[in-house]
Amino acid sequence: MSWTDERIEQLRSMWEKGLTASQIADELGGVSRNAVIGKAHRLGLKSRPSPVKATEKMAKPAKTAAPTAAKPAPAATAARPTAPATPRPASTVPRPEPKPAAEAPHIENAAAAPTKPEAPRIVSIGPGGFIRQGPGDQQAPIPPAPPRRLVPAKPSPEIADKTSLLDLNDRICRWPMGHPGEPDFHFCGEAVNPGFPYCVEHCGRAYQAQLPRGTRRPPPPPPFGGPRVR
DNA sequence: CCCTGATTCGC
DNA sequence: GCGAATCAGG
Repeated sequence: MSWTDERIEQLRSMWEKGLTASQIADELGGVSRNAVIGKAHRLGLKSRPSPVKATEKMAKPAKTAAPTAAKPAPAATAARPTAPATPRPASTVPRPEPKPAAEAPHIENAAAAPTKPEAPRIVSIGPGGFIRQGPGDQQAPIPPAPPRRLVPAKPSPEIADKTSLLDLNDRICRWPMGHPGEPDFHFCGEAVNPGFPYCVEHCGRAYQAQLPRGTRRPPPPPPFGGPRVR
């Protein structure tokens, strides 16, 4: 399996949705968890709570080691991106900044500031790797519309009458739209490409995995062009 | 042990 | 660029 544009897009989407590398891997199929992680990194998208990468803070040898004169550069420089390079006239004036940030602004939580209710999201992962949401768990405030644009140009069926499992028959495309378990999961429903379970559009997707070179083509030559890449 | 993601490194 | 091997935390 290679990383086609499509697979990469799926990877991106899932990764951002917070699915684990394993889940992404076996949903994409044909790749290992490591492959997914490796690809994700190469794509630039990374991070996300990793169990092992929390190593960013090192308690200095604060023990007996008295940093009397050893380290002239505390973490002061990086702390202030806003402050440009202040043309500090070479002087003996020590910078007036060392603020022990150990300031804990204890607020009176006496019913004063209920700023963040912060409902604890509870999400479970279904067998297919999809995220299962509770009925009252809709996240309305989250604006980013799902970048999922799987439907190319279907003029007719919007979200209105989706093709459900029960609507499937020999003549309509069975290509799944979305993932099982999601509220909007349905099937393509277009007229099939004769002899195939999918419409022409999706045959292009379903069969683009090429046969090993040298293998002769099956009798029914694909009515669609070559592998399509949108 | 299982899981996780990060990194390395030969291909 | 790819991904198995390895590492390392939970």
